[in-house]
Amino acid sequence: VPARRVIAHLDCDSFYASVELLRRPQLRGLPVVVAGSGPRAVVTTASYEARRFGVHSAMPASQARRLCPQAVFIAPDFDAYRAKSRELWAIVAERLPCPMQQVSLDEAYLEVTALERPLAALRELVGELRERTGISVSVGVGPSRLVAKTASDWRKPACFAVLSREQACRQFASCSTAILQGIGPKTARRLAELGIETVAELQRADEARLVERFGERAGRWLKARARFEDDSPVQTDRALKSRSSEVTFDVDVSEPARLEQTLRRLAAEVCEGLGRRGLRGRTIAIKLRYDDWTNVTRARTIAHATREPELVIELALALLRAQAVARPVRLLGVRLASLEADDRPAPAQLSLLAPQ
DNA sequence: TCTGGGGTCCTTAGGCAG
DNA sequence: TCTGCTGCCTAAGGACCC
Repeated sequence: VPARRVIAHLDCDSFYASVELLRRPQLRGLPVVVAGSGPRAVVTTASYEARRFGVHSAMPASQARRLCPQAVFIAPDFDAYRAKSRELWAIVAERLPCPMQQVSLDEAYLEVTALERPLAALRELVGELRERTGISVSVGVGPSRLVAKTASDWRKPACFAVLSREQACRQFASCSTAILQGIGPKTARRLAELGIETVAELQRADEARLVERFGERAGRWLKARARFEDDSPVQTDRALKSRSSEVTFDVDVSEPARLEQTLRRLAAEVCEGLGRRGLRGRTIAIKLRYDDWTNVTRARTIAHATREPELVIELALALLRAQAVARPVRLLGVRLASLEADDRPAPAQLSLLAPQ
């Protein structure tokens, strides 16, 4: 690990909405909201015009409609977003010979430490991406993923922000602790209960007090976060850990037959997805969300990895039937984990032969 | 008028083996 | 033989991310 790293975070500006605008240029300048159409849909992405009305992602679509009735609502088309994403990151890989970790369709970290003039190369790359893909990208650069990530979010859209750790500490001192990646609403609220609202307050916080409240590991980690201390590496090849399918019903469901029918479909979808990737799983899990938003998961691990729909359906149904469904069900899901690649030999004999 | 779907990682707890 | 310690695995729940 080099003593000093240079890491860039590239973040596409309102990516899904931007892809839709490329297909429908006549909508440019209008508020655009990408969201499902059902009664329980949420906003996936809002264009910056729509954000001015207070619309943001993860907001119920019904609420977005009230805030901005004149917005153009578009149903998400993930095939299109995946295609555009592949195109864009292929250009990045082609132009910059450096380790890249794609973290979602629209975001990636680049380890640009070894490049000769990283900032110039990144600026050139952003221009080329805009020209060739029509997508605007925000860039943050810093000594860690955390600084780079925070910087890229700082003056979105179309920003290019370079910060040292110390500059980040000063720049975001008065911000809420929730701007730090990894600190979500729950943790921010628990910190606030300790009188810690801002990044600066967390920087100065008594570590013993944090450890007492959050545990050894998390306590130290929170303080390090506020000081923008982060040595996590840019990981280029991360294996898929699980695959799942879930559905929220438009109206809560109580009939067992309907739940079982849905479970069969979800299990088959998961198996198909694993088949496309040449994977099988040993752990079969189901997930239930009741009308009161309590979640229940039940899982079973079997001896040999599978993606046989018949077997997965049978095991998922057994888990569902063993769980007394007491309330109306809002969401049902199926997940396969403990994934193994197809070509991997069965390890049954190995455990007998290997010492220890 | 409430709150999607796809994931990852962490924590806790219990069983089990050395 | 009993007990403690440790490591590993599985299960369940929860926080967080885009």
